[in-house]
Amino acid sequence: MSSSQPRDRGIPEATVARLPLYLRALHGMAERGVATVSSEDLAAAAGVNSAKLRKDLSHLGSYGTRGVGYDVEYLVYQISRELGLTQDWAVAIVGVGNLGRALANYGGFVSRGFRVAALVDADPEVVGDTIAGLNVEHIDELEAVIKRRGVSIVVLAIPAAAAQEVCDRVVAVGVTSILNFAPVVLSVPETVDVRKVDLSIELQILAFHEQRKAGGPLMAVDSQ
Amino acid sequence: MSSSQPRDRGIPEATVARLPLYLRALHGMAERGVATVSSEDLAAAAGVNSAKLRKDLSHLGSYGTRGVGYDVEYLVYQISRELGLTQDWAVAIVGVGNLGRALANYGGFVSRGFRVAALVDADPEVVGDTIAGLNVEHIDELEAVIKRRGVSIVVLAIPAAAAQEVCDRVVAVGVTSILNFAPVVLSVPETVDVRKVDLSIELQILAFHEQRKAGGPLMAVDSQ
DNA sequence: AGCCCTTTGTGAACCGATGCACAAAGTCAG
DNA sequence: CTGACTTTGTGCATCGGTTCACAAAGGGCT
Repeated sequence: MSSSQPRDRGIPEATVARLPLYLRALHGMAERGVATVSSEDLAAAAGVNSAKLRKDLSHLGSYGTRGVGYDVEYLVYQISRELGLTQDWAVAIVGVGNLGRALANYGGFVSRGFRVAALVDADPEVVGDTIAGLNVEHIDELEAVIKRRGVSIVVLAIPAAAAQEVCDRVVAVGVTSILNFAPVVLSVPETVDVRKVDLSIELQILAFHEQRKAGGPLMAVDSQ
Repeated sequence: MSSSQPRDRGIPEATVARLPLYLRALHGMAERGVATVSSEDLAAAAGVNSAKLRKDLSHLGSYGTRGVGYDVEYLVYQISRELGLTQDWAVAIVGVGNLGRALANYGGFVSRGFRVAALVDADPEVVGDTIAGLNVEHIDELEAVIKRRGVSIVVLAIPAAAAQEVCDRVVAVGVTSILNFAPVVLSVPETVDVRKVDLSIELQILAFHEQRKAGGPLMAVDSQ
């Protein structure tokens, strides 16, 4: 391996979004004791086509062996490192309604280098409760908690009306990565990354396609 | 406008994915009594740029007025119709853990033409409970419930290990739209639409970018 | 009615992502 | 050591989506 790989710079966004998928498939294989996997098989397990998978992996470097495939363990490590999962990320969840609880208990985080380091809520009724082994703290303590625990990623699982205000507060104390479940467009400085998950949007997209299948208003004959 | 609009056929997937966003912004405006909105303002409210918004809307038809903008009510109706939200969709949620409960209680569904028509779970402990006004039914009743309630969209909020089996069963009784929260790639006939939401994937993508900002392993100097 | 101003709708250039198809690189058997 | 076989990594064509920039369309003022 030469000293100047084109490795790091400019991994396409579309590729980044798929790496976690590959990682998941690889973890499954590692557990089942698979040592080596071809692009064909891994692609199938991840639900993509093999050319795409190979191109994606080629952006990280040349980690396969022609004629053989990829070493599962090694690839897990490389992808993890690329995604930054070899370090430990402290996550704070703001809002411990049903969604916040679901997230706090979600095993998929811990196993990927994410550590739920704090739970925060505004409701005095739940402040002080223990959820998933963590004490729920009051929203007034938000800034202090983030600093004290070294939180770098904040998850917003709160009502839309409160989201922008909380967002502003966490940005003000230096958080630059936010996962937003509230159905609002957050306005943030461009140095801050916001990813959003809107549960109802996914359903609406399904409804659109379902309507087509069922024969929409004009019952378009679908050639496909 | 002639009798053959290019309206229905071939709305780009990327556009479909944004329509719910516009719809949300428009609902907010309607509530605040705004009668008319320009592409510039609506785009800002939805968090996209105005050229994209205009092109998206142009795929549905010519619903704006030059020099004025779009009538909010009318546009709400047109987008709703296009997405199929003018009809009532019966949704079944399988799995009433924290996530399932969060979904069952989520107000964003009801207000968009979705009706949670059934809750199903395998745990005898929760079967029979009432959640969000609905009786939780046993997974053995899955097929019967789907038929009886006319369910056309199924949400899977169950552990990964159970997902494929439940998926096969709902597909077998004719469901063709599935929203999957389990971290597995479901295999389905190509007539079935599956959308997936993986909470940990979003965090991993954030971690990737966060790592860059913080200065990754090689502290690449980002020109941007 | 005529003119000016605003804003839409869209042609065209651009950009990134996808998929094909194959040469390069490696393994393994004999 | 050689040759057949497998599978990666990638150049290239293609496609879908984004953005620019402007002509066309309408409103409203005088």
